[in-house]
Amino acid sequence: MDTYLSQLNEAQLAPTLQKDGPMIVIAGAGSGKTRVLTYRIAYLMSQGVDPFNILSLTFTNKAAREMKGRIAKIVGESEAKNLWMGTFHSVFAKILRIESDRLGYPSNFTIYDTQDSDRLISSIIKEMNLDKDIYKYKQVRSRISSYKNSLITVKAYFNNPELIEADTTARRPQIGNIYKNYVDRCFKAGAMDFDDLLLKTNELLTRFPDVLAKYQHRFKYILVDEYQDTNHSQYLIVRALSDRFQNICVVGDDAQSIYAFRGANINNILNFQRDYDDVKVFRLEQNYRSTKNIVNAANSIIDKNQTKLDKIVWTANEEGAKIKVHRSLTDGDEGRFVASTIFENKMHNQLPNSDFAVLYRTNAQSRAIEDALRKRDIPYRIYGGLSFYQRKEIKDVLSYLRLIINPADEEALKRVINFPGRGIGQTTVDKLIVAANGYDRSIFEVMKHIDKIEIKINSGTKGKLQDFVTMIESFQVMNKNANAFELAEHVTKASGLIREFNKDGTPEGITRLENIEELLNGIKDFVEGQKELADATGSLPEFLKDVALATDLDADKGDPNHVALMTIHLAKGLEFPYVFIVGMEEDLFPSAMSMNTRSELEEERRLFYVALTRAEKQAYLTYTLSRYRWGKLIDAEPSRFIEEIDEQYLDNITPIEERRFNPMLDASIFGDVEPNKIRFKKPTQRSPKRKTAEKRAETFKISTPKNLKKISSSSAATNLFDSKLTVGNFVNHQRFGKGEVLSIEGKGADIKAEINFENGGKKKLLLRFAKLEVIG
DNA sequence: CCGGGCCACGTTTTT
DNA sequence: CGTGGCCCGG
Repeated sequence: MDTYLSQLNEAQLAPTLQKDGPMIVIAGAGSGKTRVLTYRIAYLMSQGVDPFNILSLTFTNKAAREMKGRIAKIVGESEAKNLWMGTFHSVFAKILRIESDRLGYPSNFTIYDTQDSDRLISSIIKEMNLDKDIYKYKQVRSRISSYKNSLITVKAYFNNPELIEADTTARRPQIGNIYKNYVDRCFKAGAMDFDDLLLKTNELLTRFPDVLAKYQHRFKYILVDEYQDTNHSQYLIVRALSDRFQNICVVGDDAQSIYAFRGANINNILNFQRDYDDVKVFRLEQNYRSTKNIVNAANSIIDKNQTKLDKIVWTANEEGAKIKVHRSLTDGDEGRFVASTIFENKMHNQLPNSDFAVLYRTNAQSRAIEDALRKRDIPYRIYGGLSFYQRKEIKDVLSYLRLIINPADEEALKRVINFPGRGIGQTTVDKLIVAANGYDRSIFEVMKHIDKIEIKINSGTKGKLQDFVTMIESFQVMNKNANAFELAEHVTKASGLIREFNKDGTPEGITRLENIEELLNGIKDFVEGQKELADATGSLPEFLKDVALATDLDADKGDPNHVALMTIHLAKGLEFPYVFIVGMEEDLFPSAMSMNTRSELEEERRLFYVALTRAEKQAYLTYTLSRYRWGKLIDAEPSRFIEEIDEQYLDNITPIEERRFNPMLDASIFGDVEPNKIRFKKPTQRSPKRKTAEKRAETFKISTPKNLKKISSSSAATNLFDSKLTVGNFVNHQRFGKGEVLSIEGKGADIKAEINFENGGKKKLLLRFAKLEVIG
C-alpha cells in the first residue's frame, strides 16, 4: 500500500497525506495534480475512510472514469466502485433523481440538452408574438442560463428592479416573461436543462435541511478538480455540502481558467482561503510534462496577464527543441503542412499516431486538417464538435425513447409527432400547445383526451393523433418487459424511422441508417454491460438517464492509435508528445468576440497557455495568410500571442521560397527585413473593431502587384492578380496545362477565375496565387 | 398539409 | 459553405 506514495515528490506528498480540513492545491500545468488527487483518495481509503463517504467532482466524465480506473488499480475494483465520482452535472442528476419528489419532479425526468432548450425558447418567443430578430433565442438562452447559474430564479428576477431595468434598457423587456414561460414549460414537461441540474440541487439543499444533512454526512470528504472552472451555482453546492465536516480539497490552476464564458468564476479559487478557516495551501510548481523551452515559453505568455496567483512553474526536464512557427498561404496549406509534418515525424522516429494532437480554437477549423490527414492516410479522430447524440437521426430515435419514459417531454414529442410524416402539421401542433397551456396539462395528455376536450381539430386529424398515442402506449407496454435494446430496435422499425431513411437510397440516408445501427449497437453493449451488475437490468430508463450528459460515450471505441483533433477547451487535462496549435491568427485566436475587454483577452491568453502546455516534446504554432470562412476567403494576420512569446523560444520554419507569394512580408512594404523573420502589423494601435476584410483587401491590392511581378519575372508564368484576364482567354498553368477562362468572379484580393484545363478539368483559381501565362 | 426552393444568417469555446 | 426558417404552389 505504501509503495505508491514513493512515486510522489515532496510537494505532491504533502497534500496527499493531508487528510482532514479545508485545503487548496494550486497546481501548475503538468505538475501531477491528477496523481495527487488519485493517491489522496487511495490514501484516505487506506486510513479507513469508507469510499461511500468520498465525493470527487471532476470536469469531464472521461476524467472521472480514468481516475476511478487508477484508484481501482491501487485499492481494488470492488472498493473503487463505491466512490462517488463524476462531473457536477452527472453526480447531482443522480441525486436529483433520488430526491425528485421533494421538488415535484418525476424521478425519470428528462434532461434537455442545449438544442432542446433552444427549440423550446424559440417556440415560446413565437407563441408570445415577439420579434425574433430582437429576441434571438441564443441570446435569450444565454441570458436565462446566466440567471440560473447566479441562482436568480424567476421570482428573484421579478423582485429585482435592477435586472428588469437592465433588460428593459437593452430593449428586451419581455425577457422575464420568456424566462417564466420557459421554466413553467420545462417543469410541465418533466424536464431539467443543464443549469437546472445545479440550480435545483441548490434548491434541494436549501429548502430541505434534512436532505442537506443527509448528504453532508454521506460526503464526509469532498474533492473538486479544476476548481477554477466552477460557477457560482457549483460553488454554493460545494460550500453547502462541505459545511458540516469541512473536509474539502480543491485543486486548480488559475492560469488555466477558460470557462468564464459559461459562468465560471475565477474568484472561487482566488478567494478560497477566505471562505474557510485554517485553509492549508499547497503548491505544485514542478512541471514533469514538458521541456524547458515549452514551460518557459508558456510562462512568458501568462506573464502578460494581470489577474493571477503567484506561482512559478519550472521543470528539470531537458531543454528540448524550440517551438516551431509556420506560416502558410491558406488553411488548406496549413492542413497539408500539419499532415506532412506528422507523416515525416512518424517515419523518421517510428512514432505512433497517438503521439500527435492538433488543437484549434473553433470546431469549424477541423475540416481542412481532416482533409489533409485523410489524403495522407493518417488515422485521426475528431473529439467534440457535433457529438454523436446530437445528430438528427439519433435525436429522432432518442426522442421516441424519451417519450416512452416521459410522455410529457414536449421537445421529444414535437420532434417526432410528425416524423416520419403522418399528416400532423404545424397548425395542429400549435393548437395542441395552446390547449395544453390552457388546461395546464402536457401535450400528450391533451392528445390522449382529444375527444373529450374543446378543440378545433377535424376528425381525420384527431384519428391520426390517436394513432400516435396508441403507438407510444404500445411501446410503453413493451417497456415493462423488454430491455433497452429490444425496445429500441422495435421502436426504430415500428415508428417508421428505418423505412423513412431507407426510402430515398441517398448516401445521406445510408449514413443515417448506419448511425442508427451504431446507436442500437451501443444500446446493446450497454445492456450487456448492465447484466454484469447485480442491481441493474439494462432497462430503458437506465440507458436514457445519462445520455444527455454522456458527450463522449463513443470515446474509447475504435483504434486508439490515431491523431487527436480537438478544440483547446477539450484538450484541457490532456498531454501529447507533439502538439500543433493551428489557426494562430488575429480574430480567430484570440477570437474576435473576445477582444472587447481586458478580462476576455486574458481568458484567451490563458487558453493559449493551456494549449501550449499540452505539449511534452514539441509544439508547433501555425497560421495562414488567408482562410476560408463562410465560404469566403478572408485574409488574416498572425496572432498577437505568437509575438508575446519570448523570441528565444521560437524557431520560424516557414520555407524561404514561400515568401515570394507573400507580399505582406515583402521588404518594399515594411522596409528591409531579415530573411524568414516573423513580421507583425503594428499590434499596439489596434482599434477594437477590426478593419473590414474589404478595406484590408484594398491596401493589399495597391501594394502588391509590383512586387509580385518583379519576383516572378524569371519564370514564364506570371501572377495575374493585376492583369486584365478576361473570359475567353487561353492560359497555361504549370501543372494543369492549357485552359480556357470560363468566368471571373470576386473582387480585390479575392478575384477568382474558373478555368477549364485540358489536364485538370474545371478549376477555380485565385488569381492572387495562381501562376498563369496568357497564351491567347 | 407537404415539399421544394429560396434567402438570410452564422462560428467562439461545453456540461 | 451549410443550415434553418419561411413562403408558395400543389
